[in-house]
Formats: sequence, C-alpha cells, structure tokens
Amino acid sequence: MDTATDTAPITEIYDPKRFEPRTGIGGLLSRVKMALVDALDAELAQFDISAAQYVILVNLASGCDSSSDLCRSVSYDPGAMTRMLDRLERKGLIRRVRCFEDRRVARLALTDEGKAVYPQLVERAAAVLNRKLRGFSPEEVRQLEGLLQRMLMND
Amino acid sequence: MDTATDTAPITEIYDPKRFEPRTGIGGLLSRVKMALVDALDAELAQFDISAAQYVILVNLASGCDSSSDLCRSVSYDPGAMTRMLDRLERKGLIRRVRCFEDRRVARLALTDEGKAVYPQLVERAAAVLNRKLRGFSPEEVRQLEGLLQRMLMND
DNA sequence: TGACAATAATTGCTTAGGCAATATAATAGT
DNA sequence: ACTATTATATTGCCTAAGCAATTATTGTCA
Repeated sequence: MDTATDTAPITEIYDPKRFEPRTGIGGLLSRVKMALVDALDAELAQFDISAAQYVILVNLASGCDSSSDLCRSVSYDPGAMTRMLDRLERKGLIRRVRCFEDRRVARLALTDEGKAVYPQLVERAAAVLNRKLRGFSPEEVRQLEGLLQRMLMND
Repeated sequence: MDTATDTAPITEIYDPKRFEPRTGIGGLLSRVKMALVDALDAELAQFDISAAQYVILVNLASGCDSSSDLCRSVSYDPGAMTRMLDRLERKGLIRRVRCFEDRRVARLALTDEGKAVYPQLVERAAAVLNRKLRGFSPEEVRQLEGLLQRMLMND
C-alpha cells in the first residue's frame, strides 16, 4: 500500500475494505444474463422451447454430435444432459443413433422437424440480442465481447 | 456499409441469416457469470457458504431487511427465498424477528456470528473479482459496467 | 364500518441441475 | 493377451428454484 505506486494496469480493482458489493460487475453480469434468458424464454415460448433447450440445439446445429461433446461445450452435468436430450427427443426435435465405430456413444442429430424450426429459433434469438443491444455501435459490441473474453481468460 | 456511414448507432447488430450463435454475447455472458459463481463458491467453501447465500447476505448488509425486500432486490421467488432464509437462519448467520408495526413481515438481521464472518466473505469476493479482472485498467472496468448497464436499460 | 383488494410469508408440488454409482465399451500399459 | 485405466451414457438420490395455493395482516374506498 505504500511502495506500490504502480504504473502497469492496476492489479487490485476492488479494495476489500471499501468495496460496495451491490453495484459491482458481479451483480450486473448476473442481472444481464437473467434478463437475456428471461427474454429468450418469453420469445421461444410460442415454440414450447426453453432458452436452455435452445442453447443445446444451437450447439447441435454447429458441430456437437454427442452427449459428452455437448457437456464439454456448455459445461453441463452428464446426468442433466441425458435428461435434457430425453426431453428434446420426446419433442421430436432430435434423434439418437447408436454409433458404429464407438458403440458407447449415441450420435445426435436434428430431426427434420428440428431442422425446420431451428432457423426460426435463431431469428428470435437474434431479435432478443438486437433488442438488448439497442443503441450499441458495432465497435461497442466488439468491445464488450473483448472485455468478457479477457475475464474468461483470467484463471 | 455504403450509405450508412452512421452517425446514429446501428440498430441491427446481428443478422438472423448469418449470425453464428456460438460466439455471441449471450454465451459469453453466460460463461463469465458461471466462472464467477464457480470461483466464488470455491472461495467461500471454507466458510460453508455458497455464492447464492453470499448474495443474500450482501443485500441484507446493505439495506434489505425483509424477505419480500430481498425478493425484489435479487429477482427471487418468494418460496425459494423463505427456504434460503431458513438455511441461513439454521446456520446462525441471520435472525428473523416479527415486526411490530406490520405484523406480516419478519424483520431480518445478521446475527453477531453473521456480522463476524461478513467482512471475510466480502474480502474473498473482492479477491475473486480482482482475479477475474486482472489486467483491466479502472477505465476498462467502468467501460464494462457501463455497457452492461446499458443492456439492462434496454427493454 | 364492512367488503374487497393488495401485500408478506409460508407450504406443497413440480422441474431441473449436480453428484455418485453403474454398465458398457474403448484404450493403454506390460 | 490380460489387466488397468479411461470415456460414454445412463440411473438414483439430493438440492434448490419456480409456480400455485393458503393464511395472516394491512390498506382502500364506498
């Protein structure tokens, strides 16, 4: 606290002594995320699909093709994922096919019905984001992305 | 990119047609929030207090003094809040006292034990944030706060 | 005042995620 | 080749949040 009149970027943003927990980055992030999820839930209610289910479909549509693959991608519990996929399968949106080469895995894919609704879901999701980012310039969006990515990189 | 060398901020950030859902603000926000909660949970494990419980204590320590008050402040379900407070009371961190003027409300307060641990919790929470914000200048933190606040304001 | 609406807190029910244990299949090590 | 380790998917159990209904109390207003 004495010798360290530091030049390089500050290391201690928050002073534990005088830091006001209500207004910090933590609560803010939490509220924004909740607002996004709520808005997406509302937007996708017409399709009877939740925001959480949408996230899974997105990952399926962009490369993931097995349960463990999805778990890694979205940091989900394997048990929870099994049941999540059960629900999506029961809705007829995805299909599980036992894999030949590795008979442990069940290969996942969107059904025709899944492929049919998917673009509409993406459109609604984009609308939600655009709404929440109203008034942002493209640079500001990139800025926000960059700052969040840097937080992710730390630890 | 032609006529619209914009003065006013763009309204449509994401084009539903060509928008790549994996890399957007949504997933990023979600991951950062999860990282923060996980880190805080780990940090507070030594006190046998979860990140969710910490948030409640913070709100209690900074003004909230009833269950419904807390519910409004953190967008929590009343039923969930009752049980959350049950847990904190069972741990001896908070106290419920029936209110005189309005006998519907149970006035909440930290116990002596609660007041004793609280500063340590705040210190650990600040440490988590500081770690996640390593390399950020104070201006960048303010920038991030500002961008998140603007998202919250929209809709 | 007396009926009706609003608010605070609680409970039961349902849903869904995390953890641990299990079964099965693939891979590595010797 | 045999064993041990690892990976995939699933199940049961526990925890915790959301929703609906209930009770007690307060406020409104006619």
